[in-house]
Amino acid sequence: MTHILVVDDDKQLLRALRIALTARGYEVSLAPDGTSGLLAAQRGPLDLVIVDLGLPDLDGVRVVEALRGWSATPIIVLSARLTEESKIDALDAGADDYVTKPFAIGELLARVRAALRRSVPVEQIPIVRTDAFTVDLTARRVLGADGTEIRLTPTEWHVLEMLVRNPDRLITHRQMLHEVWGPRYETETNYLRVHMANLRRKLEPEPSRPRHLRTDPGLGYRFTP
Amino acid sequence: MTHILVVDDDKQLLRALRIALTARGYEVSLAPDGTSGLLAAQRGPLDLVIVDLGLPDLDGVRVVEALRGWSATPIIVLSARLTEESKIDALDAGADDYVTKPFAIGELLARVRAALRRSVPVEQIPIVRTDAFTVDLTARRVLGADGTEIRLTPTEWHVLEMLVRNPDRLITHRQMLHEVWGPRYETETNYLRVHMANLRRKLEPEPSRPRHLRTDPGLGYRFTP
DNA sequence: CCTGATCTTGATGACTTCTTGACGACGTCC
DNA sequence: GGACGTCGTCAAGAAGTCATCAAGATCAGG
Repeated sequence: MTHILVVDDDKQLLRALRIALTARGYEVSLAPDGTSGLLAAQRGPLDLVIVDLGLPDLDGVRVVEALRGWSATPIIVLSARLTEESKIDALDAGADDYVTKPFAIGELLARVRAALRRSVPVEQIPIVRTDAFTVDLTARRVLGADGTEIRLTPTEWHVLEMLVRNPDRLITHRQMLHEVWGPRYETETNYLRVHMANLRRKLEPEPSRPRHLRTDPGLGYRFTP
Repeated sequence: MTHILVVDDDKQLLRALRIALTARGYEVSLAPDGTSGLLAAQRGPLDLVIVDLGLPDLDGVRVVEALRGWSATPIIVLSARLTEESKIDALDAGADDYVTKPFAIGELLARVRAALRRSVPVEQIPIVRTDAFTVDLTARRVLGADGTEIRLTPTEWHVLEMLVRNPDRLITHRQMLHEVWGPRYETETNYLRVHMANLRRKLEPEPSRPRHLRTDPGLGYRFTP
């Protein structure tokens, strides 16, 4: 579910936003000041952050800057300040949007949708991680746990890609042979054995005890992140 | 240079924006109505579009929708309308931001910077450096480690550009042949071998042991900075 | 029309990847 | 407990791909 963090010291507004956002199907976290907001942001991945500029401990601009230090999550800034400078400062610090209080809740929700829509291309990069390796499907690259590149042959990549695109789902011998080698090779399960062995040798910490590239005896193979 | 299209029927505002944006180093195109705005957008690649909602021919929201049909260029909407619905409509149609008239020019500029910053990851990689050579994509130039210019042929440049614009990403033979030579040459992998060899001879310290222009056997080539 | 640069084309050897067959380990079913 | 089938492993030969070179074809500019 889409996860939104709201940082604001106005209890009443916080409650109103929680209700409005939850009603739209967002998962909402709340933080009453900048420090706890940053802590909450570090705890888990967020899809959007809404920050008030007037916080009791930190200036909201500081919060935006801190967040931008390590995260690309979209940020919407709220503020009662009317001066132009504060808007500019916040946007230049890395905020994605700026809403002046008082605002209509419907407008804020529209801006939330716009910000989330924009961030989709960034978020949805197909990268699959396990504790042993990372598969970047767009770059066609596999990195080991230590970040070194692991080189795969064309067939190995094709097999791995098919498994990784269907996490936790069983891929039958037939399906895989059909997709990778073609319709006429659906009985050549030998091929699978050899190439799966090679993949495991390159990717699994203990190739003989595979934890991510698993075998379903008699049926096929399965990737578990 | 960053190219911005402004669509508005208010001549005075148009002039003010042109001056303000040009002064900031942006390249500015102007269009007085929606139709000519869309035409201008189709003519060449844009980095940002600013649209007024109140246009003489089309509603600004229609313009936004039309643009979004084929382009991901960031869009900022201007409007004198105060109703909440119009903002929501515009943002949901695909606009990235919404500014109410009258606005301070400084705020608009900040929002322009914010919108451009967001779109950066897609567009902007003007200069790429490695320890052996530097590629300036805008100037179409390559410099060696000692700063001397390295001359590339048109095809060499086209190939190198495609690789450098996608660092660490695999470019398949097919993709490269399609883009550089055209759809009918997708099987002529010989071409690639010859031109990659030439590029390596010019760019790599040890052409036979390439470190930046790498080959993924059976798949394609890859640039690693 | 000539000249120099650039691109295409073909041939070669080195290398990588794939296929193929054999063998033992494991689990299941009778 | 033994026979059977499936799986993982290994190694060697076959097939394919790549880098490199050089010569012919093509193109642009003078």
